[in-house]
Amino acid sequence: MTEPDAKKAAAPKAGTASKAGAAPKRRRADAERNVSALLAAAKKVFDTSGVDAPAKQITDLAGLGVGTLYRHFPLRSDLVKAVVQSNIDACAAAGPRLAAAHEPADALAAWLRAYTELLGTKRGLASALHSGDPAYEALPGYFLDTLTPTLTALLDAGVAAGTVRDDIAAPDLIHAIANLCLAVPGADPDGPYGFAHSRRMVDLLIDGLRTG
Amino acid sequence: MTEPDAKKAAAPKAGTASKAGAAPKRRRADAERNVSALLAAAKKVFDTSGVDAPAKQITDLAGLGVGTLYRHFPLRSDLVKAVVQSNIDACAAAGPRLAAAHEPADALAAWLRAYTELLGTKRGLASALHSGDPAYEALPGYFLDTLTPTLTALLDAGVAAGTVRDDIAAPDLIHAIANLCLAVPGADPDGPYGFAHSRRMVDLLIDGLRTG
DNA sequence: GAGTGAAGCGGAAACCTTTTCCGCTTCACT
DNA sequence: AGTGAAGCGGAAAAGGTTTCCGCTTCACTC
Repeated sequence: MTEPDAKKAAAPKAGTASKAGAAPKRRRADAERNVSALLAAAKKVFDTSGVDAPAKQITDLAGLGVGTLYRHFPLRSDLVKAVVQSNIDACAAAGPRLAAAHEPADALAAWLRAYTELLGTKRGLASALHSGDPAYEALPGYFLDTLTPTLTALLDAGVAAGTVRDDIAAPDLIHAIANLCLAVPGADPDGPYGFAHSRRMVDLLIDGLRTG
Repeated sequence: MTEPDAKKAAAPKAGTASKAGAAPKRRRADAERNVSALLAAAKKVFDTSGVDAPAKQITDLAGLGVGTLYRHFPLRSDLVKAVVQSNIDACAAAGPRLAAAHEPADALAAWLRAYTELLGTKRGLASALHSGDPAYEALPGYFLDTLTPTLTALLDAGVAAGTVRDDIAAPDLIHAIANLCLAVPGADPDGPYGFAHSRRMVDLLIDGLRTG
């Protein structure tokens, strides 16, 4: 959901297209397919080879030419941004699903762990965020804007059920966990300050969230 | 070149300078001078143009050829590493100087602020640490190893003078401040979660360190 | 001082990626 | 089928890093 595509463009004829705001420009079906393929390939390649993997690797995996990549993502950072946003979106989407499947407090815990996992496993993506590149400046905001509603819903459900304390705000939690996962940069992921450590701290935090 | 040979070689022969059975390899004076020039130039260029600045910019500023750069720093990451270490060393060296010039508690506060400044201003360097590149894996350890003794001395002096609480360990403080300075990646440095915010949090922490 | 072996230097060239460009293909709509 | 534009592939340009090697300069000896 990172594309400005208005699914099912409502204006089939709309002769007066050149009107205020959004352009009713339709995208060709193959182009849309290619963008998805590129995004999927990039996600896979970033996971296995890091965010600095050559573009060629991605286009090869997607079975497309480099030109196609750069048509849809003019700057390399655009691709990274799209992948990050897609990850965030997926994380946000998991909220309602978990809420439907578990007790409120459990759903909350599960979601926070998923969020932790996202931050902890996409090391390359996280580092891109920290690169200082102006291209990524908007991402933290997107992060917060997208996840806050989801987390707020989970928290509220827990509070309503009386199993989650009511004095914690979603953005604070999002920040706190992000900080915990960033703890020590180059540390061994399984070492004293690595990802395992972060996970433990988050579990602690989750326990603290429950009432009783 | 173009440098006035200010000094003459000191050690004629018999490498008595060798320590711990290391190889008595002598380095040519001009080479040593060039390494310093390169390091100074890199520091300046990294500050103004970021860690991704082209190598040419650095060698031009140093008045040397690219070949010379790559002779001394075979990988780009070697240069970054060297600059970071040099920054850390400078920070550590400031400890005794501050201790001699101020009351123990004030010296401690001043040093912690300098440390904060180091973390907060060298954005590019910090991001390099977070890049996940294996080349930088050893740096956090160097960080801790180099700064811990300095900070421990400052803390101890304060404790001895009775003006600093005695239940805080140096490494914990180093970690805590590092975390505070990393708060939110792409945020505006002067915004709600930017560097100014980090500085405020650190000041709070410093106040908490004093007794009474 | 000159002589000499080797460390060190400069910068062109090789090598890689990213980004641009453009002729050809494919789609969407008649 | 016909048509015009969106979209595609991949070669080439642009830009950066790393290697290579002939020449220079140093350190040290006689």
